[in-house]
Amino acid sequence: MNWQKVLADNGYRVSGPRRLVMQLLADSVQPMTPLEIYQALSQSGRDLGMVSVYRALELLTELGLVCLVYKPDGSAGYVAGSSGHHHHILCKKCHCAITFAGSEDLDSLVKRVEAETKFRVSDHLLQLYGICPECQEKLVDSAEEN
Amino acid sequence: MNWQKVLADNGYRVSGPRRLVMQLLADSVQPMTPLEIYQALSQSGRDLGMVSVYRALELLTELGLVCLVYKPDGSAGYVAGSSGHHHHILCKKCHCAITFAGSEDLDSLVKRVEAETKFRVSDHLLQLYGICPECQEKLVDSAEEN
DNA sequence: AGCTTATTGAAAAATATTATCAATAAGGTT
DNA sequence: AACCTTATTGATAATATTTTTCAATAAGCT
Repeated sequence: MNWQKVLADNGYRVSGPRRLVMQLLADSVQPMTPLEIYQALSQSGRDLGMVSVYRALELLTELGLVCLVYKPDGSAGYVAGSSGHHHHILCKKCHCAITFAGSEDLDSLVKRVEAETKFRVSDHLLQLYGICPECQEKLVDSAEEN
Repeated sequence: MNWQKVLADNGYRVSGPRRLVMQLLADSVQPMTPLEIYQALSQSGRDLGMVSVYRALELLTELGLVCLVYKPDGSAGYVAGSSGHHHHILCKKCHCAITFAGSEDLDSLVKRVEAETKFRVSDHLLQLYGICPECQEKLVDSAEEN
C-alpha cells in the first residue's frame, strides 16, 4: 500500500507539497524538523510555503505515513514511517533513524507494571538510542590511526 | 538525598524560583508545561518571571530532579523525577503520571534489535500509556448508572 | 552584618506555530 | 481535452513560545 493510495483512500488529494514532503522524508535517513524540511525543499528549488509543510506533516502523521520521533537531546523530528507496529532506533553519532518491528517483547514488562501500578496499559512509546553499524566502523578506524 | 542537597553539591544555590518550581512539580500528579507552571505559581500569589521557570526547569532537568515526559498527544510536560533508572506511565483520562522502576525487562528486546540492526544500544526512551486505577473505577461507576 | 557573585526579572529579540482568505490546482465529469 | 467543483495552497498577519541581555537582587560564605 503506497502512500498515494493511503491519501486517496482517505479522501485526500495527492498535492505537490504533500508529495515533496513525503518524498524528502522517504529519502532522508535522519529525522527532520518542519523548518529543516522547508529549507531543504526551498534550497533545491521547490517553491512551497512553510505553512504547507506544517499541514502536510500533520496530515501524514495522522495517516501514519510519517512518525514523530524524539532525538537524544529531546527535540523532535519527523521520519517516513513503515506500516504496522514498529519503533525507532536512533544513532547518537550520525543521527540516522531506522525502524524495528514491535513485538511481544514488552509483554512481560507491561504485565509487571500493571501489577505494580494497577494501571491498565493500552499503549506505549519506545525508542532506542545507540551507535549505528557505520559509525561503529568509523570509531574503530579512528582508533587505529592513533 | 533531597533536591536542595543536589543543587548545593553541584554548586548551585537554592533560590526562590527553583524552590517554587520544584515544590509545585513534587505536589502535582500531572506533568506541567512551563506556561502552566508559571500560571499556577502566579495565581497562588507567587511573583516570579516566566524566564525563571524556563531556567529552573533546564537546570533541574539537567540534575535529574525533574523529567520531561511526552503526553499521549505528543506534547511534553515536566514531572518531579525519582532517582535511579525509571520510566513513566501516564493516564489517558486524568493525565496523571507516575513512575515505575526500570529493570532488565528490556534486555531481550534490546538484544534482538541489536542483532537485527547491528546497532549498539546504549539508552532508551520508554513510556507507557493507559488508565489509572482511579479512572478505571470511575468508568465502572458511570457504566452502572446506565 | 558585610561581601561576592550566582541568579533573577523586565523588556526586547528571535523562533515557532496557527489562523484567515483569496487564488490555485487536483481529480472527477463530460 | 476542456470544464467544474472544491480541497488545498501560499501570503500575510496574528499568536505563542523560547532565548538573549543586563542592571538589580538575594543566596550563602566569612
